[in-house]
Amino acid sequence: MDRTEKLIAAAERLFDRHGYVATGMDRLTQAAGMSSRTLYKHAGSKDALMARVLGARDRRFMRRLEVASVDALFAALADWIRVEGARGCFFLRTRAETGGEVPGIAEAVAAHKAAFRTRIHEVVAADLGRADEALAEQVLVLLEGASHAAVYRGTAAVDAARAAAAALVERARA
Amino acid sequence: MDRTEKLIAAAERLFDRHGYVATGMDRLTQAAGMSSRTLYKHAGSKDALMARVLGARDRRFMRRLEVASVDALFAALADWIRVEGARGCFFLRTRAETGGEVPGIAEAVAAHKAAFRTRIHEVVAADLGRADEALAEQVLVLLEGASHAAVYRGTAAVDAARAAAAALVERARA
DNA sequence: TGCAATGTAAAACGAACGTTTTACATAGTC
DNA sequence: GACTATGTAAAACGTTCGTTTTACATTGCA
Repeated sequence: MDRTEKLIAAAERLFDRHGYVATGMDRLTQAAGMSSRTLYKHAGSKDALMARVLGARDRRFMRRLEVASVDALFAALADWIRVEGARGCFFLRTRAETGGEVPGIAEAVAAHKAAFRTRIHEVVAADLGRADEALAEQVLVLLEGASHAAVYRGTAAVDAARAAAAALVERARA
Repeated sequence: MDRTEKLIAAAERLFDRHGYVATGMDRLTQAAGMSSRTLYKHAGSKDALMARVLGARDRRFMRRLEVASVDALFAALADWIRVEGARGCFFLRTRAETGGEVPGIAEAVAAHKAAFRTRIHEVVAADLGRADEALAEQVLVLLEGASHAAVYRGTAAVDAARAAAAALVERARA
């Protein structure tokens, strides 16, 4: 495992679990097992590190959404939450904490959400055999809702979203 | 307007718009138009102030959800977003920023979400003429999803959630 | 008139922050 | 065997934070 990869993995874990602002650089150096000098040589700054973390998480998350059906989207989310826990969307949380005012971070969040939306439209089209903008938007809302309701409702939120999506897909197919 | 009310209103605005950690006490004193000594006499601490803000927001938000139909829930959310903007659920954001580790804050968030869930179940039962746990959980996910998807999708997210809820209610009624 | 109560303005507190620098160690390369 | 790259450990930088304190003004009531 490369030094930079190790740093980014440790940073993602801490930022995700405790928040961006609440995570100090001393905790990062300790978790990454490197001196602050090395950390800054690799990452440049805390903001730049977070931008890289967002990029890494985007790739990791989007890889999970390479599926062919709407139902598999919710299965993928359930898996993700089972492994990562439910703390709400990391991208939206980060955007909120930085007020949308840190350039690299705001851009990474916007890019992720655009890719997320595109992927959902693709999956809906593949599942249905035709494009359905309205249904895709509903599936997006259900996925976003499941992510956030799971914070206090647990996996029941994902189950409910999954069942709702199944009903809406069935309806669109008829 | 009472001094404390003015303080809480100003604090809610700043915490909501810029985040809890990012909002310093100097900005709060300036926005509330009072000295830091008076602010601390009224609020006790920053954490306690946030707990009070959460209480005030809960009352304000829940008052809007005193409706009789599922569709009216989404109309109320659309109104709220039109006035307040879409930055994601203030309670979940605050909980995330404080890592769920600040007692007064974590409790206020949990209390709000419990009340929120109860209200949704009541409205679903009133609309349907009978209790429907599964539908209520789906409506909750749709409301939560609309709140968060609206951050980057705007009012289209609420429209989509509203249409999805209408379809699910119709289905439950048949 | 005098005494609490309540307020402001501003300095001061110690701690923590992101970041840089100093001083030194360890490898691998010409 | 000196040079360069790359690393650590730790002190130091200047700033900002939440909070407290000092010194003084205003007001309402006995």
